[in-house]
Amino acid sequence: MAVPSLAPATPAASPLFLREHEVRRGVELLFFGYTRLTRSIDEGLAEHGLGRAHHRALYFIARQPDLTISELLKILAITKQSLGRVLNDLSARNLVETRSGSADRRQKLLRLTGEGKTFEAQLFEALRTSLATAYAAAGQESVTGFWRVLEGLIPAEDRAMVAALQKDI
Amino acid sequence: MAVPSLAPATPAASPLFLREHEVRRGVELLFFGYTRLTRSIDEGLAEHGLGRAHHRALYFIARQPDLTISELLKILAITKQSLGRVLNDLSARNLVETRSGSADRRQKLLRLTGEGKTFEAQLFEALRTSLATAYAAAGQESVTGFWRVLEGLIPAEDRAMVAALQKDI
DNA sequence: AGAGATGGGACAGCCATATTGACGTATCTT
DNA sequence: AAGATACGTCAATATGGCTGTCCCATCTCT
Repeated sequence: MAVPSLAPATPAASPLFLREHEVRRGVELLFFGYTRLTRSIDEGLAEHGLGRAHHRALYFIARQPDLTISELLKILAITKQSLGRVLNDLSARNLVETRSGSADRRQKLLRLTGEGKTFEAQLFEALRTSLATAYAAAGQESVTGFWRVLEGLIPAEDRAMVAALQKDI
Repeated sequence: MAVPSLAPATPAASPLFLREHEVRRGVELLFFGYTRLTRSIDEGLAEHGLGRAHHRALYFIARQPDLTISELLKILAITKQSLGRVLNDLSARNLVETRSGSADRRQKLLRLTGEGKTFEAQLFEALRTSLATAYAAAGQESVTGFWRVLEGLIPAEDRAMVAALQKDI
């Protein structure tokens, strides 16, 4: 189980998990990694006059077609009003469409239009490039560890929601 | 040092690093992990009438005492005006103080006051709890992988800056 | 059939955080 | 003395959140 020589700047974690230094390191890497990744798609969004909030909605609708409004609200953890504005923008640009639910006609099922799918796929390419590069540099066992730690950061009550996203690949 | 049985929900990464599913999984876990971690300190911040932007400044000043304004600007990657407001708020609450640089008197060296240190430490406890729990559940090798992948997400030109934070532990 | 719960939409108003561009002052470098 | 740099500040603007309230359509339960 040799440490790959690809990432020599990273010494292995010490057995003392609770030391401040290791916690700070995680905080910092998460901050920089997350913010830099999100910035990688800003340009593509700006071309359409959209922001990151729009991308988050697009992303999760792409991931789970026929998602309902309330399911999306749980995922994003924002208010109905905030989401409403975002979805109106996306509908106005013909990126998202809704139908009413067949079982429960009060529900609105969200889907990307063809145009929306194309746009989401284009944004996703930037994410894919960044993450694939990082995965390749870190090595396979590192990716598994990356996932495991992040899962542990998600509160137990939210984990089922995240797992559901990844069920129907 | 067996992988603890705490995280059985995570199968190992496939060797095919570039598959869409694995990229989407990383995107989602990063989103949920990052947003949930940041939310864990909102309450403490709100007690002082501060927001996340204030915490980011506090955090990095705590981490690198005598940081200059321009160094902090590079770390946060926001504009001078945005940072200015944040620092004014922190000074007004007596959490941050400045002295002018000894070598270059144009510079302002940022430091936490005693009060600022106490407050930052209090906020840090919430981060420590979350991350330490996730680290412990994932196991030591996972933590190393978590760091390696995140490092790969940071653009090369920013890596020296991040490494500098972690040099003087 | 009627009552209440639920899914969703919309009003008004507010706040936090970011942006650009221009300009000013003190200080350092050459 | 001239120019570059570090920092501060003006004004205007955008984004993305929030609360509170009220409404309508539809489903569920009695």
